[in-house]
Amino acid sequence: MQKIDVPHILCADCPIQHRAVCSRCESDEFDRLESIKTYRTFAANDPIFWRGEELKYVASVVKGVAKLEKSLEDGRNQMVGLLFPSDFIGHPKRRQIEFDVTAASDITLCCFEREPFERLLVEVPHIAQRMVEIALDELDAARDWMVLLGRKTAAEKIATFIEMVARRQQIDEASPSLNNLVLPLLRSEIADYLGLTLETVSRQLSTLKRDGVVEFIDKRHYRILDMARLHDATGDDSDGGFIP
Amino acid sequence: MQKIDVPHILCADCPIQHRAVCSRCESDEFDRLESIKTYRTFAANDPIFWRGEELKYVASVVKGVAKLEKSLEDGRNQMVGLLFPSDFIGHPKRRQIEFDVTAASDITLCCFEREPFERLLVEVPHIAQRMVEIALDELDAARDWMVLLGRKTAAEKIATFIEMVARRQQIDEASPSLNNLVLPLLRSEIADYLGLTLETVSRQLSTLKRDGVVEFIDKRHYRILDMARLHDATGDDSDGGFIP
DNA sequence: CGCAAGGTTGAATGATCTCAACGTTTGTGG
DNA sequence: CCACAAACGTTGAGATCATTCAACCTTGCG
Repeated sequence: MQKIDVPHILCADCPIQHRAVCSRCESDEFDRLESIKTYRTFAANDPIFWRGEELKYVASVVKGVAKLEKSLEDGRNQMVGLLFPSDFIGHPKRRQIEFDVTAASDITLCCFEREPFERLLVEVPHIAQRMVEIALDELDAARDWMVLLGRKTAAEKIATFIEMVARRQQIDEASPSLNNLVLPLLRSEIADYLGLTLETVSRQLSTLKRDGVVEFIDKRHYRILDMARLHDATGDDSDGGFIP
Repeated sequence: MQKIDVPHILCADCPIQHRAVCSRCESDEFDRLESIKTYRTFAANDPIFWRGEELKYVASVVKGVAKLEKSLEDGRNQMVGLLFPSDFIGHPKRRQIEFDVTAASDITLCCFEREPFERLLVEVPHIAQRMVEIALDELDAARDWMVLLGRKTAAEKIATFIEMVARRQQIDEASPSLNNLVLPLLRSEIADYLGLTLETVSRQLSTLKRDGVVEFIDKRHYRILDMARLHDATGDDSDGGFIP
C-alpha cells in the first residue's frame, strides 16, 4: 500500500542528511531539494519498482529496509542489494530499472522525480559529487559480496551476513548495542541474499546458536554473544569495522 | 615492467574517447585533460595496484585487459571485475584501493594523478556526470555477476562468461566477428572469475566443444559456432545484446 | 480451535571440489 | 635442431558440502 501524503520532514531535521545524496549540499541547495522532494511510504513486502518498468523517480531510504533482486527465468532468485537508511535507489541517466525493488520492512523514501533530479545532477555539483561517492561505495560493497557468493562457505556466509546487519544497525540506531538486534529478512530471503537454500540458512543459524555465538529471542530478534568468534567465522581478515 | 615514457596520444585521436570518463568533455576541457594525463604500459601479469596501497593515480584502460581481485586469508581468490578498454580504475575520494589490480594482458592506461583528478571532478561537471554514469554501469554489471555467482550452475557460468567476452570484443574490435575471438584469461583465472575450480572450467569448456557450440583454434583462440545455443546455455532471458 | 506461514531437522542425492595422473605447448640451452 | 623442463590444460575417481525432498514443529491470528 503505497502512500504519498506523508508529513513533509524538513531537510534540516532529516535523520539521513549527513550520509544521503544531499549530504554535501549548502542551505540554498537544500531549498531547491525541499521544493521537489516528496515522501512515500510502503508496507513490508510492497513492490517499489519492477524490473523493466519505467523509472519515474529515484529515492533515498529514510527509514526501513528495501531489497533489490534479480530472477532467472526458471524462478531462481538472487538478492543483489539490501538498502538501509541513507542508501540510494535508482539509476539517474537510465530510464528503466534493471531489477525488482521491494520493501523488506515498512519503509519511508525521500523521492525525486527522475527528470528534475537529472537536472540537479547537472546544475548542482555537490549532488553529482556525492552521487559519485555513493555509487563507488555501493560498487565496493557489491564486490565484497561477490567474494562472499563466489568463495565463502555456507557457515562463513551466514556469519558475514549477521555481522553486516549488526554493523548497519549500529550506524542507524541511537543506542548501538549487540543485545537487541533485528534480522530484517526471513530465512528464505537470507537464502536469496547469500546464494543458499533456506534449509541451509536454518541449519547454519542453528549451529551458531548451538556454539553460543548468537542467541535468538525470537525468529527476528537476536543477540551477539561472542563478537570475536562471529568475526572469526566470517573468513574475513579485517576487524569488521565495529565500535569496540 | 611498468613504462611511463609512452608516446602521448592526443585525446582527439584516442580510441576510447567516446566511452571513457572524458567522453562528455568539450574541447577546452580536453586541453585541461591533455595537460595532466600520462600514459603507462604494463606487461601481462604485472601488478598495477596492490590492495591497501596508497592510490596515487586513477586511470582509464586504453588497450588490453586488467583484472580486479580479492583474496581471503587462506588464499581463496575471487575476481571481482575484468576491465576492458574504456573501463575506469580507481576510486576518487578514497586514498586506498580495496583490491589487487593486475594486467591480464599487455595493457596501456591513461592515468591521472589522484589529487588533480579530484579537482577536475569538482571543477569540470562533465567529468563528474560521466563518472556517475560509469560507476552506476559498473554497479549494474557487478549485480549481474552476483546473480551468476550466487545462482548459476557451472555450465551457465561458463556460457555467460564466453558470451560476455565476445560482446566486449565486438565493441572493441574494428571488425566484429564470432570467428576469431580471444579468451583473455587462463583457465585458473576464469575459475577465479566464476567462483569455480580450474578443473570444472576445463570440463565445462570441453562439454561446449563436444556439443559443437564453440570451437578452439588453440587454448586462447576460439570461434562461436552456435550463438543461439550458447545464449540458451547462459540461463539469461534477454537477447544478450548482440549484433544480429 | 484450527489453519497458514514460517522455521527446523533428517536422510538421500548430486554438483562441484579435491587429489592425482597424464597430455600439450612453449621456450631455452646444449 | 632436438631434448627437456616448466607452465598450462585435460580427464578420471572418490570425497564433500550444499541441495532436495519430506516430515514435523512453532507461532500468530481469524
